[in-house]
Amino acid sequence: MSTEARLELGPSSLTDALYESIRKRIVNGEIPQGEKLTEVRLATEYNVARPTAKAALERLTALGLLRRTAHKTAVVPVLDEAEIRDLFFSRITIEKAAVSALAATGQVPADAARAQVAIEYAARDRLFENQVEADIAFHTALVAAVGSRRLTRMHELIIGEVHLTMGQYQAHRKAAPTTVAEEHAAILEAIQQGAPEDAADHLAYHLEQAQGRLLSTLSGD
Amino acid sequence: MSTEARLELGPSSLTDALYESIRKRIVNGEIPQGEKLTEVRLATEYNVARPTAKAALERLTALGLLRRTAHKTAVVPVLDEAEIRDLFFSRITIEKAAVSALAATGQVPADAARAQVAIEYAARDRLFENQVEADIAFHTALVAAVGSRRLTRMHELIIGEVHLTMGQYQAHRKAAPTTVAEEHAAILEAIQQGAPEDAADHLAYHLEQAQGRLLSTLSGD
DNA sequence: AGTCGTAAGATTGTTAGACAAGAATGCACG
DNA sequence: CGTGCATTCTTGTCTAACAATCTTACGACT
Repeated sequence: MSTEARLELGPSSLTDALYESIRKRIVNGEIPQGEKLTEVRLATEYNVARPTAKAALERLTALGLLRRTAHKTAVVPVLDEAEIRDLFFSRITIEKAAVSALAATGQVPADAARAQVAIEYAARDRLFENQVEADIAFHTALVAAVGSRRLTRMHELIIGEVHLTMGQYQAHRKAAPTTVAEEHAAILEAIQQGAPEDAADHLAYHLEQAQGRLLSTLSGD
Repeated sequence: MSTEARLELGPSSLTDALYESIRKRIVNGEIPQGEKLTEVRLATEYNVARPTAKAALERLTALGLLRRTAHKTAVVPVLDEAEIRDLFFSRITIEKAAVSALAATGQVPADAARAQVAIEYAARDRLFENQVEADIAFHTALVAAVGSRRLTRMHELIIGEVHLTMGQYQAHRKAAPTTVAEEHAAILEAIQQGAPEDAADHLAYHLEQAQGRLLSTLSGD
């Protein structure tokens, strides 16, 4: 890790930029599971004040990307099997509601279709990190297209940990590249046909497969 | 509002205590919709430093109990009809998943049963505020009993705004006291009988009724 | 008189430095 | 070899201050 990381100041807030920078490094696996992040370390590395680092850490903690209790140093969490099951139970709850609502309208969200294409490109070129990003983008697009601010916020609470886990374990390396794309296509097709039940079923199947891939990476391998 | 409010220091953190105190005042309607809360005002009223007040405001904002954008002062939000519908759509999604899971086990959570009794007492004595608290406790107990940390956290993100809206509009004054209790009882019965579908249906019906009461309070009255 | 722009005030964002309290670590002693 | 205490690290909170942004009101110009 370099002694000073540079922050893009696109967002007007310094805290936002710091939060985003750390977030990316965690979900991409640059900061490994179990790593400790102290306030002063981040503050000196990024050249910001300690309260700023503190604020960023608190936001990340709220999203489950860090674990932190009073007077103790924040660490990148290691999700065990039980937690991964809990994570996917919650994820399936949200995304099922999303695809059902979308199927009720029959409209396939354009962003999801775009992400689907990006997945295929990434899989063809063996760009695993892009593949993870595009997969997250696909599911995020589905939820966002419902237009429910609160459903979207609940999903953000979940998808961060999913991203973290996929990034750390790089589970996509195990999936036949075409498998994920096919499962996604089945979901989109059901949405287009206006079949809420089918869409929900295809989604649940897809996420159970994804969970299985993560768990097998966790135990065996 | 008194010039100085006292904080209970049960939680070891000052920020926690401040957060809890403000949260209660918002959801009980003591601080009305649209009211502005500046950092310095809270800091002087509670006799804490501005950064402490800032941290508490940020937490409340994360839960939807305050609205805040960069460089602007936080205000207690006013939920319009569209937002209340969105709120209940999200709420039904979570709570349906919860009662379905509970029905799969056939175990009626003890806390929910206790809250049910509390509702009856509060209704008998015409203690409207207690009635709201007990109603929130009932639904929270249902979700908590599932034992999913993430489902619980998503529910927290939702129930705060529900509490806020009920507290501000005092919608329970419109409900025949026994109606709510009966609808709750139907949910618990379906859980005990191990009927996930029925439990989900009873829950959806109950929440749609509750939404209707809120919306009618909003428009007419 | 009405409207627009500018200046003053208010509020938040960020920083620095400091002290207290809780947690973790290692060393000395039994 | 294990236990207990002291040191050290880290976080929680505070005070003080300056910069950046937003709001408001006043004044000038049309």
